[in-house]
Amino acid sequence: MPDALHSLGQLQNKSLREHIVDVLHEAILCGDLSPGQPLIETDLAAQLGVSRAPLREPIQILNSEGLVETIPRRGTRVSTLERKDIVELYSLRGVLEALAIRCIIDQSDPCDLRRLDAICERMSNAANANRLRKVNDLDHSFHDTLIAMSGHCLLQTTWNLVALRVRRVMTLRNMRNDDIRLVAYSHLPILDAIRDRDGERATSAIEAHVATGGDLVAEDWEVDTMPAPLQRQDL
Amino acid sequence: MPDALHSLGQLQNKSLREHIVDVLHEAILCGDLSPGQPLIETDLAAQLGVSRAPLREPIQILNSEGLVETIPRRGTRVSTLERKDIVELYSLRGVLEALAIRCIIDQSDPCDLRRLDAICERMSNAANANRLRKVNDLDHSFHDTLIAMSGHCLLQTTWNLVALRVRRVMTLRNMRNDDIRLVAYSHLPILDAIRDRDGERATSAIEAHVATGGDLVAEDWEVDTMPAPLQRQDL
DNA sequence: TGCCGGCTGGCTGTCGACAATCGACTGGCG
DNA sequence: CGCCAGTCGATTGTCGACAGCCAGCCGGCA
Repeated sequence: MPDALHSLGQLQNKSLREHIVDVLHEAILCGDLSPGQPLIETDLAAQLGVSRAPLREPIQILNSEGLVETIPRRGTRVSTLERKDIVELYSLRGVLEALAIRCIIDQSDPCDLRRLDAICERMSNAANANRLRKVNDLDHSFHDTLIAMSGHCLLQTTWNLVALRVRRVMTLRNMRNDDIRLVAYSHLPILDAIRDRDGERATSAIEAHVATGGDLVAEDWEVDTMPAPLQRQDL
Repeated sequence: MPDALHSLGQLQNKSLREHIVDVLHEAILCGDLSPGQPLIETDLAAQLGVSRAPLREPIQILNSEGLVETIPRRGTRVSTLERKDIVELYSLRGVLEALAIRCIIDQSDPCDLRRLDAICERMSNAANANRLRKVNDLDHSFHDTLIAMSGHCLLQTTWNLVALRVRRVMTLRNMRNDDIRLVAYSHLPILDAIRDRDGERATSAIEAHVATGGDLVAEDWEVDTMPAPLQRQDL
């Protein structure tokens, strides 16, 4: 039974702490925990069926990641997202991906691009079929793969933090349907530039791509972000 | 007595947890905790005079920061630094600072540059006086100020992680004395380009500056990094 | 009626203790 | 003599409980 073995292996490598981090990530990214909502350790521990001790460390991690904000002796709450945060997020994301592309061009053997090609093709198909969710997932895959292919460990670490926020933004704001074909097709110039090993063009392409996405997201952000009158509903 | 008030204010805002983070940062950055050295919670707690609970959370934070590496159920040790890490660190640093400069050029009122001017001048003086430590401190100030002036909060957060590693690298490898004038003077072209609002030139200047620094540091890195045969000396 | 002080409930910060797990040592067997 | 299994010490993972702090509420006073 390979399934049991697999889950066992996960349990071995993943401590309860990491498991809780994943659960909290999921809760925040899915919107189960909405921005501004307080995280009461006692309640959360009860809901997760664990003690407060293994819960406090994940909260610290989420704090480092910027997903929650902790005020000493006052408590923790899910961080809010202003328009400024969106703009900053996408500008940083742009330079990180540009760095990744430069790394890829400098080092890679060309055959690697097949993975990106495949993702792009599937994304185009999904866009034509108007499958929004699928396009989003493949979009994330594309950019994750791009970073991974750079072989730049520190960049990968930094990206993980950024990607977390990007996913959160994408969840909080549902992309408009008429954008998705544009989004899907706008990956192709990037790929072409990488294939030609044209660093200049690839950098411009990725930064334009990310900037466009950022603008689309930031466009009418304030509509979604509620003043958050300290709602106290449970998880 | 303003001193007492000040320290009181610090005690209010800084929980024991944050205090411990600072202590551990200092210990790792100063080299009191050397790369590869294990962090035994029990011992560390005894030495700091606290319980293990408020110690475990800071360790998680340092783990997120990449200063230590934790293996579940195996323990935590101070992370090592390979040459590859140096190269990656400085390449990432380059694009972050380039982004900061672009932000500054896009938004700033010109008078801001006085702070950087002042730092540069003091750095040149210190270099002429051959005061290595002073030059290093001012060097860090220059780049920290650059980032802060960008007004880019997320960039600031990301930079803090990078700067932490940079400081650690600088501590582990003592800069050669004959380099410091070069280092001091190489900030001036960056400043000039910002003054001229020439984004292209400023970006090139900062990336060249950082790359040079990275090359100097990485040059003979392996000499310093010991194989670390699991030395067990106490803190 | 408005402001100031004490009080109280809830939450976080911290602690000591127990349980689970891993690595290393030791002894026995082929 | 080399390899494997069992055991033991050390260290981490987890828990429940207590203390301290903060915010908000309530009562008294000008």
